[in-house]
Amino acid sequence: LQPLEQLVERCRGAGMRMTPQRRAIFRYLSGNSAHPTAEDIFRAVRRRHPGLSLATVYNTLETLHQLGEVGRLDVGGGAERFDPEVRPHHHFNCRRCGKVQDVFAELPVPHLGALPGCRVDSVQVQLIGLCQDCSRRSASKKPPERPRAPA
Amino acid sequence: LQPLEQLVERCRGAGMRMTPQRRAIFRYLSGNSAHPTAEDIFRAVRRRHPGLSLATVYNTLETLHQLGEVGRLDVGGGAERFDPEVRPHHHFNCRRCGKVQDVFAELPVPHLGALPGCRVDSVQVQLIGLCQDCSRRSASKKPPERPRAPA
DNA sequence: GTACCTGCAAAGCGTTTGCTAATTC
DNA sequence: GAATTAGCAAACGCTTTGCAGGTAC
Repeated sequence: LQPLEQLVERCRGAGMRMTPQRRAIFRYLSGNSAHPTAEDIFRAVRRRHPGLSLATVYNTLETLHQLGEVGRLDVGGGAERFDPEVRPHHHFNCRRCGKVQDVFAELPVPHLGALPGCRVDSVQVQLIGLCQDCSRRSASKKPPERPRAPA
Repeated sequence: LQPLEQLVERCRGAGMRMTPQRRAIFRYLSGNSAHPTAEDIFRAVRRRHPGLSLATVYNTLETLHQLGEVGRLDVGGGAERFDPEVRPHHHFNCRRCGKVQDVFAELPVPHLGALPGCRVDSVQVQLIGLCQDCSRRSASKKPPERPRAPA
């Protein structure tokens, strides 16, 4: 996701109108590395825009995705997550608290000899484990901050 | 997934009962590398067991998963997929026809210096591109065999 | 003024659950 | 005979859609 100013320009250039709701969603996403779900965004933005509807959130996210300004991310647990970071990267998913972190480590593209005739466009890597907080907390057995859905 | 005989033994050993429905689901999964959804399994097995219900399919799959006999796989597109292949491997997902293939190529585990304090348990890699059939068919522009859900 | 957009509600899809009757052991 | 399991249906969570009125341009 670009900085707000440039993003607004880009959207206008793409023919879309700048409503307060969209601007608020843009602002919420900007620099947000928590990989929020549509529901997360909805709840947060609604605090300042009480009339906001979830459908608008989905619409806006879909548009931003088509513009290539946000990534969509499915780490299981039901809801899709949205990621303003569009540079190529991977994700670390904590299986205890459900938190998702960006991972910018370089990953060599796999040996493709195993896939004769296929054309590989992209590689998505998901690391699963315990995040810093949770692996530290393991000893004291405190409950998770945001438990991941059971499946 | 183990061969049928051993699997039945294993399940009995784990205290579960061997109903015809379960046996049929086992047989359908055995050696099935198409990564079927619960619905796929349901439709196929119901042909021989007309009374079968979708809930039973989910129950059986959940049990098999807990026994470590099938993997669960979420490549987007809505439905979860089930994979009788439990050896460590990765997946290639065709973005045109939605087909999912197993990839046994060795993939180097990413450099974990970028995640200080985290404990990484497993790595899931998903390759996205065009499968053999679809990249061959690209020229002739035939419709996809099983279009992937739009998101 | 016009096209796009919002909000609402309802539908859609995949999945889970509660209950009763049937079955496996 | 006892406890697990199947089937059914209804509920659930996330997402999409149809249509009204409202709003940015």
